[in-house]
Amino acid sequence: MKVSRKQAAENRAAIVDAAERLFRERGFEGVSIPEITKAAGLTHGGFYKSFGSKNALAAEACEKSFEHANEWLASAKSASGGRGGGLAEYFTNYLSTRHRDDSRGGCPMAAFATDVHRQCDGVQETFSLGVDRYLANLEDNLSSQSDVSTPVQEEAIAALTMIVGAMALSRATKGSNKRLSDRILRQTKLNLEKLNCGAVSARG
Amino acid sequence: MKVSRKQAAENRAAIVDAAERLFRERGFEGVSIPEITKAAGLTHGGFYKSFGSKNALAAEACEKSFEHANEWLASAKSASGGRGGGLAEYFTNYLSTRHRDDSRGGCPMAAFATDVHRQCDGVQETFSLGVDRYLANLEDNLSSQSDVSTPVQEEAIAALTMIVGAMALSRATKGSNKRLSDRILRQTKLNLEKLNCGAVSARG
DNA sequence: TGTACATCAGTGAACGCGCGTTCACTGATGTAC
DNA sequence: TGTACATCAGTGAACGCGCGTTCACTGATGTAC
Repeated sequence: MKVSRKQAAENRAAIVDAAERLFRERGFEGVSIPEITKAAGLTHGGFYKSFGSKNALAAEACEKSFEHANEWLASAKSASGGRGGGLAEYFTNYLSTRHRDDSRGGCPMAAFATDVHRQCDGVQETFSLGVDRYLANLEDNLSSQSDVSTPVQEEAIAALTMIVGAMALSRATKGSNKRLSDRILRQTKLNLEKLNCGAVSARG
Repeated sequence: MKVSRKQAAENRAAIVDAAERLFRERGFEGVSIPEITKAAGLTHGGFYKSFGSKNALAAEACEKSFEHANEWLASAKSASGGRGGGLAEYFTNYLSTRHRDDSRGGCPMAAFATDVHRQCDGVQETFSLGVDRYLANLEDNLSSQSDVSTPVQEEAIAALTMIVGAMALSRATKGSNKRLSDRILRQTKLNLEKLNCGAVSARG
């Protein structure tokens, strides 16, 4: 049966929403369209009225994930009135066991990193754009946090590679060596504080 | 037709070898058993004479990948006569575009990190064991490289998370933003040299 | 505002396909004598 | 060492299954009058 235009828009959004969460949890190949539409409260048959293909949905879901990730990071800056503190708290949250154990709502880089280069162009483009924006966001946060002119771009890459690598490895080892999984998160939190020879932690 | 015991052992090894390379290139779900056996010069029908399941092969291939990765890292130590230098060269090779562009023969952590937690127990266990050994290997290399008593375990985790995160992100962005992909590798090389406030780079 | 009807969002059966896995068969191997 | 034959590694057709995608159909929506 037909449905109001408003309802149709809501249904479409619900599919993107469900896809975003399921993809981050199980990967692009690990979730089927029937699963996604069911999670959105619909059947799979109408899917292609709203989306060109599964790949197109994957790209859109990837983009949405990055929007959330960037909002999350940006709020770290405003949370502390624009100067210091917020970023340290952000990293603590990022490297928490809560984030590790709930990839559904977490960082798309830690969820997709090793998957992306096997995906369609749309996903790769969206992902690259997302990383670019996230890095800029990080640099922005770092520069408002240190009053001395620190090499913010270097720090941003260091922080990015560390948190993504740490979260991915922590999730990978969680199942059969939780001690190691926990250690990676705990140590990375300390390593981040020592970034730039302790300049950052000295302010936090 | 039957085949000599020696030939059978070689065929089995060829399957593991092909699987190891194909899995790292396209992920565990991205390669089929017919593809793997064909790459090994066989047909798929005899596969279950040698392996219990695709999962069992995945675990075995994962283990082999880590053996190679650990041999590669261990050779960094012996290459420099057991003291300094070798590790810096190892990191340079690890973070090279050659490694980024050829995941088939590269680091299993950079290839599988975000995939592992969706795989069977066998793969997860093998992966965790591999990370554990790789970390110990890294610590061993780091401690033989610095004469002052540096916090080697912290450095090892920092280096590990950085190189894995950097390689995964560099591969993910390679397709549609090579400038960013290259920058991640280049900057991470520099960030590694600054590890522990330059103590490591001062020796290299 | 009320009515007639074209539109089209959503349904569920069906499509071809490739997957992991099974199995009857083949024929060289390697053992028993 | 030579022969007879049981073994079993490898073959290729076939299995059920779930995938991404298509399509004829339904019936509420929303427009034309």
